[in-house]
Amino acid sequence: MFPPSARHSTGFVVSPPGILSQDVIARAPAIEAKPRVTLRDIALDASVSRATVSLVLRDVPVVAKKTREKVLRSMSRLGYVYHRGAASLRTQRTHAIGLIVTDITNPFFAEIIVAIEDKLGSAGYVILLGNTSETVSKQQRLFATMQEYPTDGVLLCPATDRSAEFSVQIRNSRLPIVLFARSLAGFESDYVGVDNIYGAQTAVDHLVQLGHRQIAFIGGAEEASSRKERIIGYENALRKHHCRVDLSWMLTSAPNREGGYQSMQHLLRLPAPPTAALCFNDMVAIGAIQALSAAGQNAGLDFALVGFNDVAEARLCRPSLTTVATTPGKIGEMAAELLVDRIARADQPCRKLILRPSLIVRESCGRPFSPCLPIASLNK
Amino acid sequence: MFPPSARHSTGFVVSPPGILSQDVIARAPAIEAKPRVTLRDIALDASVSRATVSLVLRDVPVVAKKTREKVLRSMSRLGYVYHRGAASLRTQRTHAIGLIVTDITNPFFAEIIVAIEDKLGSAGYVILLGNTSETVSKQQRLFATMQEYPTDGVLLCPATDRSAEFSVQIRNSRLPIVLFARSLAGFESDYVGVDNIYGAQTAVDHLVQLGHRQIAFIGGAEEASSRKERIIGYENALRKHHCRVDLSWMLTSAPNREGGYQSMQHLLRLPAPPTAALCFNDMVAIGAIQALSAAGQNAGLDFALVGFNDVAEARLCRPSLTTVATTPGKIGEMAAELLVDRIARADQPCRKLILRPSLIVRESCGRPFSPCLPIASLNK
DNA sequence: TGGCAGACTTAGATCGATCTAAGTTGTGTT
DNA sequence: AACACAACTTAGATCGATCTAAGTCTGCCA
Repeated sequence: MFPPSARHSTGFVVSPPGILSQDVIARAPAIEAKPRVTLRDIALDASVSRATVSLVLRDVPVVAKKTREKVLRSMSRLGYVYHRGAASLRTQRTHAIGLIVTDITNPFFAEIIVAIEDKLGSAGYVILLGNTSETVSKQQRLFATMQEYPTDGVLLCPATDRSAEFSVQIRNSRLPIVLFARSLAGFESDYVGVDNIYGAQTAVDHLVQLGHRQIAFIGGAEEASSRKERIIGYENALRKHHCRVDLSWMLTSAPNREGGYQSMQHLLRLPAPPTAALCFNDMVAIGAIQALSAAGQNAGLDFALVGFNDVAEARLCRPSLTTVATTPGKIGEMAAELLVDRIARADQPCRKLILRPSLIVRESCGRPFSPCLPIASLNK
Repeated sequence: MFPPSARHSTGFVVSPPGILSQDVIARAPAIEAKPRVTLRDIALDASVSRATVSLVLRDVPVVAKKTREKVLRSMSRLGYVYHRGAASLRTQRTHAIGLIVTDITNPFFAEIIVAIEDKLGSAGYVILLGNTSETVSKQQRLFATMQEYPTDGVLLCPATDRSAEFSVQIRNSRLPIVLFARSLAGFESDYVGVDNIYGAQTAVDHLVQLGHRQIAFIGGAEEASSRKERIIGYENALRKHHCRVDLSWMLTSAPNREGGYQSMQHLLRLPAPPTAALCFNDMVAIGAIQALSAAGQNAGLDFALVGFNDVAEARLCRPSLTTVATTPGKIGEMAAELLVDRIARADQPCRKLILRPSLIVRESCGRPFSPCLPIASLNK
């Protein structure tokens, strides 16, 4: 188990916790539920037709300059606010994009979300956010909502790499969909991901070079495609180096700190534990560091750990993490781009972008920490 | 400045970075742009009126059981998908909520977002997410979008505590608005926040008890209400303990790691630097730890640091952070609740919820690290 | 004086649901 | 047989925009 009382485990509380104070301000906010100003109101005010106002609104150049100005004056005088929803009904475009991730609190996804929000925001889209917490049922519910809404398209990181039911659901939806970070078996679509096999191989190569022969793989949900690919790369590398491939050293878990903590605990209880581990992601690795520390061991000295993604914390935890960098911002940006293209042209062929990750060596495998060394001189 | 090349600064790259591979799959996705199935289609198929279908859809109990079943059969046969957008136009309720935060990558906000998504999702709402990056112009743009959409209400953490222009904008919008974490001068609304004054006082009390007399306050944007309140608590406590109150020890910065790094660097360059600092938030504190470490000093030994919020990293960084815990999940949950109430009844008085934070003592002020001590025995 | 092109403008249908007010049944009562 | 009433059902207006196809107006030229 994770240490008791997850949030406050390794500290003690000095002042009494969470007392709630509540002020109720007597004064209610002003309530004049003025009805909305619509095109009809503007039209009446400017003595033109609704159609003309609509033309002005959309900057269609056929409107005479004088009319245009008259309408604009009316709009600002009456305080007109465009109603996208009404327009969407007619145009069949909502300019809303669904974004479904598995865990917002994972900085890997947080960075992806920021990149997507930036890119899509400046393209005039708005983001409907959903968090699945890695559960397929919530994923189905969220997708259904986004389909009903409706959104113009969905960016999705699937919780599982195969689900016949869900595949049928999204295929039938006929919504433009771009998958990212993880793929979905039997569903052909645009995709942005990482060369996980290569990344995992590189990590294992590094561990072997440092002398490790007993190397575990810890964390991540079994059904995540990214994990499967990383396992392949991991096993490939182990075989290449004639290391032991042991199923009991490949542990699944929640892809977060808690999962890493539990997995590491499990490894340490084995009769003959491994000496190193490749972790599904950085959060798992950070959990593993904690478990080692709770067991009186030190990551980097007694046990070597490699993470995945290179989130900001990887640089900041102690020991800092050697990790496979996957540039989440780039993933988000490219995914957004693919979706915008797909929406523009539904019939174009699917594109799959695979970004190549790179290993960042820090402290967690025992290499001495050397912040000031010039990077170039250390590259091989 | 932050260390060069923010992402890869303290490690070195072993494999060549980010090569892009791209596959273009020749096979295009099936393109049968079937027109949407609407109530009219169902009505025709089941030989009833559109009105009846609508009644079935909304589970209005007046419909005869037989009719109801006939309609439901037609719906599933034709693969009907509800169109919220169309319904919204008529009902004037979109069941979409705008959520505007200043920085998604700050775990404090990530945790708030998750809590809000949970709470609102189960209440049948969908979330439109916006990230302001602490800029007022983006905040204005986002708010305008959410107003146009339109959303049923907005949850907002304002980038600045006063902006006449923005206040007018949101007041005129007549949208239900709940502020959280930071308030906005001259704008009366529901609010969920933290007793920042109390929190900062507690933190300074703690530092003074440990023997510190020269205490700085670092990080955060000058205009954030939360920072202003923390500064008040900080100054109050300094005066109470007859410590020096020095404006040059109150530094503003971006409320993130980089801001903390820069601020700490600045402090260390002063002729007579302070010996401790209260940080605007945990991210700033973590940046400060890095700056100390880059200067060859150790947080907790050479310099005492207190953070704010108690995000997950606070427990995990080295040294782990003594910090003022503000329960972000609770803030999000309460904010969501207030907004739902406000939407239900626009005329009720405004409520302001102030959560009381609590100090969590860990390593960053020099107290020895003791993970296994029972919490109860150490409370005062 | 009539015709015609070019420059605008607009009536009315439309998107897909909801909602009101009125309509149609069928049953039981007198 | 007439009537009240409950139990359903429905036509048509409506929400606020867009879009099509047809209109008006002006000026110019034959």
